[in-house]
Amino acid sequence: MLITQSEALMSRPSPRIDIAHEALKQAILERALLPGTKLPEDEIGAHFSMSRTLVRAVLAKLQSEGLVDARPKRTATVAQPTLEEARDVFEVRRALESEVVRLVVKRWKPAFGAELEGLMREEDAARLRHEGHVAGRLAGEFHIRLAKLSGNVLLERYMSELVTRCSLILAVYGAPHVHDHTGGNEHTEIIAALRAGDAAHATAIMEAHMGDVERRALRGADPAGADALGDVLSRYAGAITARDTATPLRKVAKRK
Amino acid sequence: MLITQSEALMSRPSPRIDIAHEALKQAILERALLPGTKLPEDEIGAHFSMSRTLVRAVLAKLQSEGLVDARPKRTATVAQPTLEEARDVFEVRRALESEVVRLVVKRWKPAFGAELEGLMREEDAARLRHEGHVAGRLAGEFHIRLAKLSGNVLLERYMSELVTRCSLILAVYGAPHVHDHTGGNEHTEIIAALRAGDAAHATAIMEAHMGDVERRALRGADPAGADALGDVLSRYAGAITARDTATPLRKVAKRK
DNA sequence: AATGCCAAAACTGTATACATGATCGTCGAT
DNA sequence: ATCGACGATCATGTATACAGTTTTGGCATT
Repeated sequence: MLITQSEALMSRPSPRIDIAHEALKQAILERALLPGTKLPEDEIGAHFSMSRTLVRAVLAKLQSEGLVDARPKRTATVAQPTLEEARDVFEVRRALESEVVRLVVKRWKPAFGAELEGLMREEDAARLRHEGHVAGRLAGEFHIRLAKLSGNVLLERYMSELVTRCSLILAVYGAPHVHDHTGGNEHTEIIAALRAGDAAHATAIMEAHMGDVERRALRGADPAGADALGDVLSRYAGAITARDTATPLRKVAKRK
Repeated sequence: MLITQSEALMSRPSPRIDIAHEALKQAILERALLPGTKLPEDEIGAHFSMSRTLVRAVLAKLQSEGLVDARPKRTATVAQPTLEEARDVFEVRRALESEVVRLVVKRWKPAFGAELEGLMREEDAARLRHEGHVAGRLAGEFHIRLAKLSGNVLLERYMSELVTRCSLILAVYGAPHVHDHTGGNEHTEIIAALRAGDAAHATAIMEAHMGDVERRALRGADPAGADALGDVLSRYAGAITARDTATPLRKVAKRK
């Protein structure tokens, strides 16, 4: 249930590559590895006992997902999405979420409702246990599952990537305990709207939800009209903090 | 102008990798390499005088773009998109093209019109010269350029990938000379609609255009209600043709 | 104390080697 | 003549070596 079963079939995934990929992904999304942290191929390889060849493949994949920055001849680092990039991601996501809703309404079956509700309840349970990371992951799962119900495999793949990117943005810009909000789960309304079968209304609900998520994610970051300089400086501050923290991965590395 | 300048900045692109990537991409899209053709790492490496290490990176990239199929322990092949996959691609593309139009209308500047018209005229010129491949490429360029005008870098990236995938679909399912149609360029109407500034109308035009493109691309392929078997068989026919044609790449290889 | 410079250390870029698993043709049995 | 098993060949999976570039830390200079 933790592994993305979709990828297991396609792609060129030696299992070992997937393990490292998933582990790093988790670590980054849970902020165990802060943005800017260096990710040297040797060290990662040592941890997962694989050669640089494989590590390289892992990093390439993470880069294509936007989780790591990698410029030629330079050590890869955990990505630090720009505010602008963040807004771009949400913009695309909003568009595709709408499309998902339209398609799901069109092919709606009662079983869908049960499936989504089950997932939602898991999320709520995790939140009650104050397991923020788990709740966050499940919230993402919900949207990916919804995309799968659209019946469009490519759409599911894209949504999956977008959700991941959003999670990183949330980790970078969001308040520390974003996932611990009390009050009703917003996904309830989405399910209700889907059941109602009114496509226009359902997309409206989804757009509203996306608005909430984005607002929550970018809270604290300058609201709208910030100048480029302030943006740059604040990002550098983050980078320095992360960089000072230590030589890359060391915490994990020398756990002896 | 032939190189996608967007990728030059990001990613992890040793120039040599990009060269091979671009070459293979072109070859596949122009049907110089037919779907199903095997792409052994050794042979490709020999052609571009690079080691399998680099070839592997190239193939991985092509795979992520949907241009090659690569299953573990099996020689990679030129992709043969399913009809279902094809429809998925167009579905996602339609959704994102609409979003692009909305955004471009919102940030419209007169210079945009000139830029798009220039590109369009190049396309027409190529078509008059009966250079189908060039015209096709430029038609794709048009949509990518439009996406760039949206100001959303991620959206541009996605659109770029979707256009590529559509080109492959066109190459596989479309009639041999799809790009040689006479009569007005449909892109004219799009530009006009954008100039008018009416978002709703402009998206409607774009949707219509996408409908046309999809219809043109999937013409000949069973129109709607085909059973899976017929689908499979027709695809096998194509595959066998391609496979018989020769040992992989040979045409390109021994062009002496 | 701050600035620049240089050598050592740290990493990446790429090729190559070796092991293992697929593929294809041939040969024997039915 | 067809079908099925077996081995040679081909191609991939992964590790490792070596070359070249960037980064780092210290030392001399201002």
